[in-house]
Amino acid sequence: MSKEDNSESIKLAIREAGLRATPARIATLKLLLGASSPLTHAEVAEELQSLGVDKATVFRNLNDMATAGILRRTELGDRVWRFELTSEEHEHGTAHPHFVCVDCGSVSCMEEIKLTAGSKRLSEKFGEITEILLRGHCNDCG
Amino acid sequence: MSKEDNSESIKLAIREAGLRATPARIATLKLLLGASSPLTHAEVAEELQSLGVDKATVFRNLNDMATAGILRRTELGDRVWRFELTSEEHEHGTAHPHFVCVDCGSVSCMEEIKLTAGSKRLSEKFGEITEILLRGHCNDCG
DNA sequence: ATGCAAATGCAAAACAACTTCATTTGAACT
DNA sequence: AGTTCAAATGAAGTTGTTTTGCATTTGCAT
Repeated sequence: MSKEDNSESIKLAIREAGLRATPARIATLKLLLGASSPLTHAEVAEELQSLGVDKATVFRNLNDMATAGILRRTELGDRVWRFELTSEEHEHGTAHPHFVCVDCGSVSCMEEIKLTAGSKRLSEKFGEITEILLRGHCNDCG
Repeated sequence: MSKEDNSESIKLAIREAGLRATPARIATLKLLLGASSPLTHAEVAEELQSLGVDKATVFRNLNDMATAGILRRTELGDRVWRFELTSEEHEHGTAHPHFVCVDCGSVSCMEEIKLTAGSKRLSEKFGEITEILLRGHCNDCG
């Protein structure tokens, strides 16, 4: 897959969401495509400032694309929004779980997590779960 | 149990944590003792300002007591810290799970939540889980 | 009772997130 | 290809929560 193809499909995705395919948005999506875990606004902004993109623009684009459904915006416990591509899971409206290290703050994307039947029943007393967040000590931090 | 007894045991708990039993801290713990879900800094500060306690003091006390282990400090997805008593669960270092409604923001404390064996194994690849947070639509919000 | 580190009040700063407004630009139209 | 106009941008400023600096006060061990 050539770089140009990539850009074209990204542009398409942005336009399909009802937004304009601007350089800042394309660069944002390319960055998130190559990321293995959700990125913060600050991380995206730092990366894009070399392209002369203002951080307010990064903010608006991340939020707008999240509202449009291209990105998911989550808050993982450190008072900072993180953004990631929604990809296939968007269709059924649930996000994949994340593991956040309480020591180093690293964020990992997880495969599906299932609750035991009893816990599932218990959770249904509260409502319909759309997202699971696990916190703990990651293996690197011991 | 008389009010005085309550105050005395609270004072004891604060001193055992290596902190001074000041009026602001005692009032904070009493408030949290009567709360059914974690309180935000703002909620505690508003309650204590009638006693002439500065909000910076409330902040420091909440954070200090959390560091000392009397309180647990968590962030449930709305960029606001919440505090609750650690109580018995403190001994084994794990917090009870919370359910947070993504619509109305209400926070519920849950009983223990268990993962299926497979999911548990999967989670151990990342680290040792100490806290589970579930987000979704609560029954009141449909 | 006394001394001193700990805690407090007040103000001001830090920080992420968000807004406002004048200017520029993507892309839909001739 | 040029025109048009709402959408997007940059720059600066605002909000709201959390944190910090410093002078003063206070809990509590002695």
